[in-house]
Amino acid sequence: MASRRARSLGSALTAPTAPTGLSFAGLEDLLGYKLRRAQGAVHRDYMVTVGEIRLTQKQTAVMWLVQGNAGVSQGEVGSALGMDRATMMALVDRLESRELLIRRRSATDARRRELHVTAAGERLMKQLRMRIAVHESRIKSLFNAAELRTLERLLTRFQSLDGAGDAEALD
Amino acid sequence: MASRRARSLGSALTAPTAPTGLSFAGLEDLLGYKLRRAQGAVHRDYMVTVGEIRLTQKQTAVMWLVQGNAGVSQGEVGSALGMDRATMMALVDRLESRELLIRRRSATDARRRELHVTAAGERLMKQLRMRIAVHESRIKSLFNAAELRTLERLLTRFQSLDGAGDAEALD
DNA sequence: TATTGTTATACTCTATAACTATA
DNA sequence: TATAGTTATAGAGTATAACAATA
Repeated sequence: MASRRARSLGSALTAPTAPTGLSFAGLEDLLGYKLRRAQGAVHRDYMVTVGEIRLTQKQTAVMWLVQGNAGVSQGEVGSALGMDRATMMALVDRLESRELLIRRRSATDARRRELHVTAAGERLMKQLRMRIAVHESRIKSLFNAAELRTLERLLTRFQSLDGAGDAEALD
Repeated sequence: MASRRARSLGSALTAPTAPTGLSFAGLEDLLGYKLRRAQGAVHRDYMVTVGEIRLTQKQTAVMWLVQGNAGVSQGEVGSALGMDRATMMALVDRLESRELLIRRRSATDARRRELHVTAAGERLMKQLRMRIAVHESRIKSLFNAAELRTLERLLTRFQSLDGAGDAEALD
């Protein structure tokens, strides 16, 4: 019921559809709704751009942090991304079953599981980073330099809603 | 592991935690990540503010549109919000089982199901709209008038990623 | 006792595919 | 044939609770 961009990778994404003549009755005036819409559009573009690599934004965030912090514990990554332990478990299970990362028992604290990116994970991340660069330039190209600075500055301000707020969900 | 705001309603939300000393290795420089973080913070605030009313943002969007367009079909709402039919079904099932809206077979096209908000749904939406007003003023108070205008204008621009793009997911 | 990871369970959103009933 | 809704199924994120191993 609508024409849209790159649906060519033929997967999973339902995009907003053509005009419906339906009244939004003020829904579009909510800042929360606008933010959702923006996030939804970006998320779709991300998934299309990532394509057959098939990593969600959240999985990407985990891989990214593990890659940048070899041996980090599940709990550390989880709390940095705002996930509880159970959520993190499920996510790491998936990444481990795809052999993109492994758990290793810590030598100094047997309760901890240190996370490491596998060789396959490194290769995939290398590909993925190129896709992400494409995605990032596309979404950033919607703004000029000054707008982009402003947008990033204003977006960051929402973090104060979280009190201390360290890091947040990528998904 | 962190102090945060209003967790008083005692439910479901994991917030970002305290500093971990973990390297983000550039993750925080991604515009998509910043947008995610912002959306996450707003979503958490939404759920806390909505409290025991227990409607997700997406359920809220559906209720809102049905209220503003009595007799609209499932398909119309779904496409306006970027959900496919199956997703819409599950969502309407939940709302119907809570007796917040009902399906009614269309008199003119027996394939269609017209959606109507029930009296209970109207009452709940009245309460919900007050909560949403609180939530909206809180998140908007993070910005001055000029910033808010700018932010809303820039956020809207992401819609162009969706090509034609009519409406988008509230969740 | 407190912490880390684990498992079990559950709810929501998302999506595909196949099906029914209408048109 | 095409469309609206439906059902079944599945993957993913989220969260709670209870538990084991370790500190």
